[in-house]
Order: sequence, then C-alpha cells, then structure tokens
Amino acid sequence: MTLSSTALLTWYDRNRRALPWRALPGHPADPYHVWISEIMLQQTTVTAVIPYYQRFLERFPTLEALAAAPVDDVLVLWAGLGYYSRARNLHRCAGIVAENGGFPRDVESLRALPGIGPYTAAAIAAIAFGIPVIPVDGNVERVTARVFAIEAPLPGSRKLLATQAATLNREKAAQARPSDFAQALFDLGAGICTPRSPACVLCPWQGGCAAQKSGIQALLPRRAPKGDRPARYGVHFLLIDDAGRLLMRKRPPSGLLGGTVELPGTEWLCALWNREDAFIHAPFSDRPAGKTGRIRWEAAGEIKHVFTHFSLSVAVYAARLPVMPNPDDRDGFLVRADELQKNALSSLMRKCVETGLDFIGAAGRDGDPPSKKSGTMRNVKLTEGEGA
DNA sequence: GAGGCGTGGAA
DNA sequence: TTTCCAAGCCT
Repeated sequence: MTLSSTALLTWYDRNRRALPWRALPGHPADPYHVWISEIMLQQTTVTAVIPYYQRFLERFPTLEALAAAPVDDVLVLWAGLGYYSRARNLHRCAGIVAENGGFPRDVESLRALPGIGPYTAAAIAAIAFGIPVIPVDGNVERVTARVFAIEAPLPGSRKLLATQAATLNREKAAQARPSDFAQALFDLGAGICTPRSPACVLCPWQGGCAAQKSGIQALLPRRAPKGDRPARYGVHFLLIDDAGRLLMRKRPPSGLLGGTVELPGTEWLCALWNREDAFIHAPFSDRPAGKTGRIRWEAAGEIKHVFTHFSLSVAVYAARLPVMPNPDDRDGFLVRADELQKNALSSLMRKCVETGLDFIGAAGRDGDPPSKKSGTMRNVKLTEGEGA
C-alpha cells in the first residue's frame, strides 16, 4: 500500500536522468537505441558507457549499418569496454534482427536472440515496447531486497527477488507507464536506494520500506562471500622497427578477450615465468638470426591488471629493430604505431603497448635513461579522444 | 548451476 | 591499498 506506483512515477517525472539513449518525456523510445544501451550497460556503469554509446551511434547509426559492418569494426568501437562477447553477440544479433525486419515485440522472442538474457529481454520489452514487465537488474534486486526486507543472500536469493520484484507494478499507475516505471526503478536504485548509504529521507517509498523500518537497509541485499582471486603471470613482447611498425596478433575469436588484438607473448599461468622459458615465446625466437642480428630485448616494465576471476601480472619486454623480419601467419601482423586506434586493443594491451612504447621512446633518445612514467607518447594515439 | 567473462571509479 | 561492484549472459 505504501509502495505507491504514483509516488514513484511522480518522483521520476521530477528527477529522471537525461541519458543519451533515453527518449524525451512522453516520446517513444527507439528499440535500436534501447538495445545498444542495454547491452553496453550489462555489468558496466553509466559513466563508462556514455562515450562508447555516442561513438557507436555515430559509426553505426542504424541497425542495418551495424548488420552490414565487419565484426572487427564493431570490436574496435568496443575496445576498452570489456566483456567482448557482448560485441560479438551484438553483431550476430544485428544480422538476425535486420534479416527479420526489426525486433520482436515480446519478451520470449527477445530472450531467444544472442546476447539477450532475461534481464535485457524484459528491459527492451518494457522500455521500447511498453510491455508491463519489470526488468530485474542489480538496482531492482537491491530495491526489492530492501522494501521487502529479504535477508537471504545473493546469488541464492535471485529467484525469490525476481518473484517479489514482479509484484511491484500491480497498481494501475504502473501498468499505464511500463517504460517509465522500469526506468524509475533504475533511477531510484542509482540515485536514492544506493548500495552503501541510501538516501532514505528522499525516497518516495520510505513509508513502505521494511528494511528502513528496522534500520537494516544499508545491510541489504546480503551477499555470500566470494572466493579469492588467483594470481596469474604472463610475458609480452613489443617489437618495433624504424618505420614505427609494431608486431601484433589476434586472439582466438572466443574466450577471454576474444577477437581483440595483442602483443605476442606467453600463456598466462599461475606461476612466474623464468626468463629462458618465456623467451621461447618471443617473436622470431625460432628463426635463425638473419641479417637483422639477434633481437636485444629489454625489460620495459610490469603491468598489473585485474580480471573478474583472476589478477594478472604482465612483464613487458621491448626491442627496436632497423628492419622488421617478414612475419608469417603464426607471428602475427604489423600495425603502425599511429594507427593503433584502428585495432581492437583491450585495456590490458593498451597498457602493455603504452609501457613498451614509453620505454622505447625514452631509451631511444641519446643518453636518456629510460624513466618510469615518462609519458612519451608523442604522436601515438591509443584511444579515440573524446575531446575531453 | 557454478564458473568464465573486463574495466575503472568510489569508498 | 584493498575491496566492492555496475542496467548480466553463456555454457
């Protein structure tokens, strides 16, 4: 009774966020825009998504433009955003939906498309097509756990939370505005019912919140303790010639960082590499030293990177050659340093390349000892600037 | 169904 | 520094 849909919608009408993918109040949303934004927002913050969304829509203004593009072009626009299977599924999905002449307008058919799970199917259905369902994301789980004081820990409580969340839009006011109601719950979770210190005094549902009544709102939702993150180690090699060309290679099309471009290197194992074993994986190590002579590798730095399920430490070695040997398919391919932004570099590899180039740049200047954090990336642009 | 799958900002 | 975690999906 006190979880009034009207109260929530009124709050939303006054406090809704203006977001690039959001239609203006009272206007219908574009399913293509909603879909792109929802895929990008999976496990990703709004702040991180906004610049990617803008660039993506400039490059692929329509579903047809996206469907017609090579998947590698999509990955270039996605590089740095993480969870790269999203980009591959997005591209597959575009082909299917364009072939069908548009998005299906029901939850079940949406759910069947690649990259669209229960949450995203409900989100598109509600936001773009006005179907009265509640997409259950982290925000909605948190709000639901609190208003009903559900103390069972995630992720075990997920099913229960979804069941309870589905009861939130029973009133007529919610049924009349499914798109706004769903987004109102997002904005409530993002701005008021926040994870750490919820602003209950500002909450349109404070009178009906069971957790707030007993003062446990900041403790919910509970979560089961997560396991430790194991450490892994790798070695990567930056080789550059006097023409400013780097040797790079492409990772397998699926799996970790699938389809992205990387510096050649070792596997990532749970133990530190010794120098001898690591250098078996250095470029051209299996070739007789030709007229270029032996490659003189130098330690350029160490990169720490954290993935969801392990942390990684990469030793970067760098070397400069007058003339690059001709790479074969196993070696990889050459990329001009000033055209790196045309390749899909993960954030990890962007850091590795930056470290290697910084080292080469500093070491290359006569008598200049390589210094850490010298920031000598003149003329080399690794990311598409936003104009800041 | 449990684990693989990125990243960067905030506290 | 460490920990948490953000509009989850796939196998």
